[in-house]
Amino acid sequence: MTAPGEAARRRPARRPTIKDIARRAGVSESAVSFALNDRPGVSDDTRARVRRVAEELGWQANSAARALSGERAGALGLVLARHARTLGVESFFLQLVSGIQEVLSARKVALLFQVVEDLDTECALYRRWWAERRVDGVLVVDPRTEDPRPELLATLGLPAVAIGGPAGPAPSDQEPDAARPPLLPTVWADDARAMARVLDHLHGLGHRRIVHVAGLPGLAHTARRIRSLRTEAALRGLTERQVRSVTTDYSDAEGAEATRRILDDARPPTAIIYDNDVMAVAGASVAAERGIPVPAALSIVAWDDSALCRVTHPRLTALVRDTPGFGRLAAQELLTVLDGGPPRTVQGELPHLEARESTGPCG
Amino acid sequence: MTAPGEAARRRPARRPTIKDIARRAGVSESAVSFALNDRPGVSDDTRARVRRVAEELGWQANSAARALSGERAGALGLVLARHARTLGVESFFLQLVSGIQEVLSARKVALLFQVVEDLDTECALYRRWWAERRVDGVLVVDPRTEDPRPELLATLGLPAVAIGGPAGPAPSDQEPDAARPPLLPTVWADDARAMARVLDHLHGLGHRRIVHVAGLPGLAHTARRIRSLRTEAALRGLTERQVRSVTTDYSDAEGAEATRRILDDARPPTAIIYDNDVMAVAGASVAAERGIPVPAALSIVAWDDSALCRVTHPRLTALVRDTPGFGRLAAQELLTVLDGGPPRTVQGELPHLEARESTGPCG
DNA sequence: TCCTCGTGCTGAACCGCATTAGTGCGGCTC
DNA sequence: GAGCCGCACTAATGCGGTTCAGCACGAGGA
Repeated sequence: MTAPGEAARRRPARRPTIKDIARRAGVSESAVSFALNDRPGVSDDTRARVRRVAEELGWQANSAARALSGERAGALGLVLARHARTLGVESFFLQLVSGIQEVLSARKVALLFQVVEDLDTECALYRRWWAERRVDGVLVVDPRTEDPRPELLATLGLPAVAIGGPAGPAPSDQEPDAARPPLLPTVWADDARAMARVLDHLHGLGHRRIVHVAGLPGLAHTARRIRSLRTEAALRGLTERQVRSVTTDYSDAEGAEATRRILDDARPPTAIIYDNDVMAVAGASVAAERGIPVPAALSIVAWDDSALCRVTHPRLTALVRDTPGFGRLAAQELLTVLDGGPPRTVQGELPHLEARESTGPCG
Repeated sequence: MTAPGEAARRRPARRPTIKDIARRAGVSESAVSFALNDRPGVSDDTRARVRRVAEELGWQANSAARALSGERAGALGLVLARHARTLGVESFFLQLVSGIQEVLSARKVALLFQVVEDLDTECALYRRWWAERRVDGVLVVDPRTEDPRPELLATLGLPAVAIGGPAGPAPSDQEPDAARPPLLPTVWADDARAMARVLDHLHGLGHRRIVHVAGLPGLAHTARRIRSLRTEAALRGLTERQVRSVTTDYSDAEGAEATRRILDDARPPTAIIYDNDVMAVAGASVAAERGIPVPAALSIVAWDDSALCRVTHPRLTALVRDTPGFGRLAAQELLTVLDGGPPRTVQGELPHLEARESTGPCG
């Protein structure tokens, strides 16, 4: 004698298989397979009947069986290599993931998401996933200037799409697919034009001394933004003494530290551009600490918007990107590649600058 | 004639199978299986030889094949049901996930992580994962007072562990496993004692009028914290007019809005406790807007620490939990259940209060 | 009328592993 | 020396799909 709850735990409902469907529909298992996969070989009548029975039984393909014969795991992978310290303060990744999944879940593709400590572990994970046939492809984030991943993925034959910029050596020119095609199909943002918008804004407000607090030096987009800043500054007649970049690890600690050093300068800048929201908030906090009024004496721009930028006082001017849209685009591209489509390099929507209270005329 | 890169894409390295190992080691496939799975049936000599060959070939079990015969998918699932609005500003989840994965990756178990819009979609996803045999079990977050999930998972026979508190109706007493055992094994935090610590701190500083800006009313831990606040307040001789809770959706917007209403009161409180970091920062920002000095005129406590609390000015006093540790604990429990262990309800480490500049003597 | 062809379906092989039922063999017992 | 047992291993089967070869049958063309 067992309680109903316990019984449920002991003898879970059996999952229906195509065999069950075949029996109930009075056809062979192959016919069922054809019917459910939209392949020719069955009449419309039979197809409809099989579909109905499958519906009734609540059948869903066993992903393992399908993976075993069909060579498709029905899953994609995403690895995030981050130190524990810089984890979780940025809104970027969850947003990205949510965009990715919008596309994937419509196609019943699962996402394996894993956070690891470093790049080596990330590579090891790709190898394991490949050997275990866990995933059909992966989305690669945080492309670097020196990046072992495109090479690795190519030799493994694991389809991949890079997010955020082409991995591999920085191209001499601004178009990533110009001279040397990127090793991985890529979904990227036009950082050059985005930077132009930021500079237009600041330059228009009269700012001439600007510092860019960038992120990790190894990342491809960091290099691209630094390069863009230099180019755009030159176009506006600003020298390298007036406009410069410093790099950090994206953490609030280094963002604050960099800000302190910058403000200690003999001739401190009148505007600072931060490469993420967390550092921008940290920087604003340092300014507040020192009694430097924002934006009267210092303007602040955050690259990437989030609730963070809106809860500080004053609210931060930010470069707004459609991050979920970015994720959708990337997922779409990877699925296209898996379906045999051409590996392409596509550009996400151009970010726009949301001017708030942290930027103002150069006092 | 194809370029080497293209060749690699066309003919990816073949993944070794136990058949390859068997051939090279000169034994049958079954012997290989025995050897690699630590089962009796092969001599130590053969076992070692097989292991060596497997190592050489870089063999890893095909997860699909193993799932198909072994009845184990080798993966767990975690679904996060959140509106896009409240997504990504909290550091809690990425930290939790990173803790979970520490345990899982050591056992070569993958994590399927999915963000969905609402509870119904979450339930549908469990059904699908179950039918597709994608996962061996799931971790359930955000337990609610009225929660359909324990029931659903029980009927599906999908093993699960709840994180953050027992799902299901609130127990009359503070111990969740007292009168009526929770439907799901649970890893939870002792919110009652944590709340006691917060009140100790505030009461000790002389605060008598305190408002608690809680999270979503449907969540089990929200109810628990509200109840705890009442209990602890009563123990200190505070009335319900002096100490009260209001609920929100955890977003910065509602956090700010609630703060405005609270401060508009005829007799506003001298201290506010926020149920997450984002709302605490938003609240601090509202205070700044109104020129209310923190902590001189208003003390602020954040339930859950993050970089956020450290980058504001003043830095926020926060209740610090070991969130990754919580994730590790939950993953461990679920694995134990999967291995046939008893479903238990365990408690995470007690959080401690990190006093910073946002709390001070009641002016 | 015979042959061909296309349609609609079935049977069987296969994917890579786990598992169970043998099998051969050496040693031990009586 | 016959019988038995345990060890180390092999052969066969199945998991739940997909896929391919083949088959029956009716229509259409020569």
